[in-house]
Amino acid sequence: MDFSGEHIFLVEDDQTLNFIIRDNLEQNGYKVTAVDDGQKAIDGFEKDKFSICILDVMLPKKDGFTVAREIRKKDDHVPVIFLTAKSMTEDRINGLSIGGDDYITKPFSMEELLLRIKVFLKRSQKPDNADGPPVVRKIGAYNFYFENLILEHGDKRKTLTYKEAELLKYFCENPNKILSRSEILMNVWGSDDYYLGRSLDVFISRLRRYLKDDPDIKILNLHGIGFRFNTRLGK
Amino acid sequence: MDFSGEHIFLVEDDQTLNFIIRDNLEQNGYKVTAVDDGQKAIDGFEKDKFSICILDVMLPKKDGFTVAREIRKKDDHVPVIFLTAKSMTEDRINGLSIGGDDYITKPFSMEELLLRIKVFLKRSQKPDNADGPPVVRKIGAYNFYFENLILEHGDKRKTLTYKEAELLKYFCENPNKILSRSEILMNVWGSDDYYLGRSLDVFISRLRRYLKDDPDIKILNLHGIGFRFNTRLGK
DNA sequence: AAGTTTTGTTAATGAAATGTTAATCGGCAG
DNA sequence: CTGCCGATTAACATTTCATTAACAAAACTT
Repeated sequence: MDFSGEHIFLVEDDQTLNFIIRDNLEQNGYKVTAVDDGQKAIDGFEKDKFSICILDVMLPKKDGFTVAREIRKKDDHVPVIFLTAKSMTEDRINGLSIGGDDYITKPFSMEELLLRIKVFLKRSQKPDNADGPPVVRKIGAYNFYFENLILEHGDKRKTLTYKEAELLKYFCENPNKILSRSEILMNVWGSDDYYLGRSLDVFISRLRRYLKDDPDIKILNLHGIGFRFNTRLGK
Repeated sequence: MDFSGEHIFLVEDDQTLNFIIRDNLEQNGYKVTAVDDGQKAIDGFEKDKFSICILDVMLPKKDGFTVAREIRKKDDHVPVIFLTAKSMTEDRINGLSIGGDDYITKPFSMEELLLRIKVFLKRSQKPDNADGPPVVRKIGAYNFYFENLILEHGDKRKTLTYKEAELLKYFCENPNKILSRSEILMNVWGSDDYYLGRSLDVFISRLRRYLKDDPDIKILNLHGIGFRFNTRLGK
């Protein structure tokens, strides 16, 4: 797979689940270090460098939050995804999503977790692809430099936010094809709920505004289904 | 993807019925988790991920509505089919159909329930057949791209709604063959009553309009029986 | 032929989805 | 701490679409 260098730290006490997740991650080309309790987690985190951590919240010895705090002491940046039980109260869950961390409720499908991981890793990639020549995507009369977050039309340039650019890139990769809302949300946001859906609408509205100078480019809505990015992409 | 991976959550307190439904669903390749009271339902829903829930309305401990509300708290998306007694007042039943849920009145045939489930699951599948080449159905002079909801004639393109496309697909799958009204309704709508029948007529009328440019295509009515989709389908 | 049921068609309805702009909230740089 | 930025959430407007209604036409019944 594409992220083949990435190293994932997994902390899950349920042996079966631990194995399944680990196996799946490895199938997908990640390097995985897996432990099964909070103390081993804290010790283990010292020994290596990880791109992302997946922590069960319920753990023997030290719970996931404690582990996370320890991890934060050593590394401010590494993203943490908590595995939470569905029964967790909402306010505790809310506490998680602040601080750049995220959570996923059990049970979840492996596909969900993989997408979530992908979205996180993408975010921590270098925003500019440093070395190579800048990649330009031609969208009708526009030039889109994803790495530089620039959308160019004639001599007018607009700097996009990271998420705007992510969404536009996703559309560029799937032109003239119906994308369901949930597909877009899972691939760009990493998860899917009602409010993220409304957020998507806000972004769509903004992209349409940015792209309105070329009448051939259309982000078409298919009611109750999703969107289709109608365009001719230059080579 | 076929339905073999789909996991159904069944909540029914009548032991016999519980068994019958469960058995039938399993015969049809679904994975089933079945419980027999409201409390077990709420607990059980936590532990797994389901594609669809079937809830008896009359349950010991907590009734079906309460269970449904709990389920909604954990998962916005999963479709719920209620099993209701015939004696229920209409307004309570009406309450069900809002919110994307559906109901089926007891007694019902297993066939009915299976169709209903199929229709629901179909809806939640990805609307695009992943990355393969788009499937084109040739209907006389038309090209019909179900996955993209496009009906094409020469250079004229019409974007269909999801249900229009569903119905047209069903006709394409059964060309030159008598289809009873109830057969169509059960397969496309998932249920069959007087008003849905009128709805079908509205859709038929619309499809005829869309297809009127090729005189060889006819949606023929057989009075009191159903319809026949007369056409030559291209390869 | 008159009456009845079924079907065809168009319009009205109402719920849900989407579009849009503004308010909010947290993170972060200064 | 303060002010800015960007994403989310809220609030409200608008659109879409399946259903229902309403009425016309056709097909059967008697």
